[in-house]
Amino acid sequence: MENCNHKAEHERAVGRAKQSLPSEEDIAKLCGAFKALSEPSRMKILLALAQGELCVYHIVEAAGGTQSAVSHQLRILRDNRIIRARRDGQNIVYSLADEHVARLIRTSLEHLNCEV
Amino acid sequence: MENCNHKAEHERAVGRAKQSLPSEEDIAKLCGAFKALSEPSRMKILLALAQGELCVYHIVEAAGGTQSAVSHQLRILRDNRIIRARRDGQNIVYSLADEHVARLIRTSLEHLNCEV
DNA sequence: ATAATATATGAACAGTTATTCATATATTAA
DNA sequence: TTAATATATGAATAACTGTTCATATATTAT
Repeated sequence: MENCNHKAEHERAVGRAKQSLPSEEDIAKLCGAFKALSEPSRMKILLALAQGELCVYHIVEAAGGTQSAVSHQLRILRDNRIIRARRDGQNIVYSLADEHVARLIRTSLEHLNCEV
Repeated sequence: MENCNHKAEHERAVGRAKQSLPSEEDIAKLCGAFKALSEPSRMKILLALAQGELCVYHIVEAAGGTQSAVSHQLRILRDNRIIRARRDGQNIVYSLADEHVARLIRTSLEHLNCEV
């Protein structure tokens, strides 16, 4: 398992990779953000919020699922700072956390359309 | 569950959301790509490949884990078109599928550094 | 053809996670 | 204060996923 035709070249890349490898903690954070975007039930919520802020009732209407399931997923998205919440009377109004998230979703959708 | 202070405004957003919602299939594809990036073992492989193409032996060296585990994850990344493989003699040489993936990883790392 | 090396894969197991159900909390109305 | 509404949450379950172990496939050398 140690003879490959590109040994020297690959070993240089391995060296660079080992040097530049982020900490386990940073990798976990990075992956956590992507994990938040990796479940259809959450993605539907985000796609809905990409159209404007919504209270839970309307998120359920737009994205489907039960109130409880949606609420659990909202919690995960909130914990990962993908969305923010603000209370408005009896309602909690949710929105995308920042323009970066909105852009990421849009960009990914475009990318999807190109390579189907 | 039907009186919210922003009813009209939210219902317009719900309308837009329902209209623009991609098909279940497209959502699954989109989420599949993010899921591929959501596991530390896979992310380490991608971070290694961001330094240059590598054969499996060197991926194991750079990213850690057993040969079998790495090979299983390579399969997942390949199925999701995040990486490409080419045979070179006894070796299979892997690389990031396109510049878009490389940029996504780099951008995310920078974003991570900013908001820690 | 046989042996050796590199990589891939199926099955089993363990850990994780999304959903459901029941219930709790918080706000507003009466 | 009590009732009603909106949202959140703990526990249980079912489905999913990553790793390991054993083994298979493919290429090269002898």
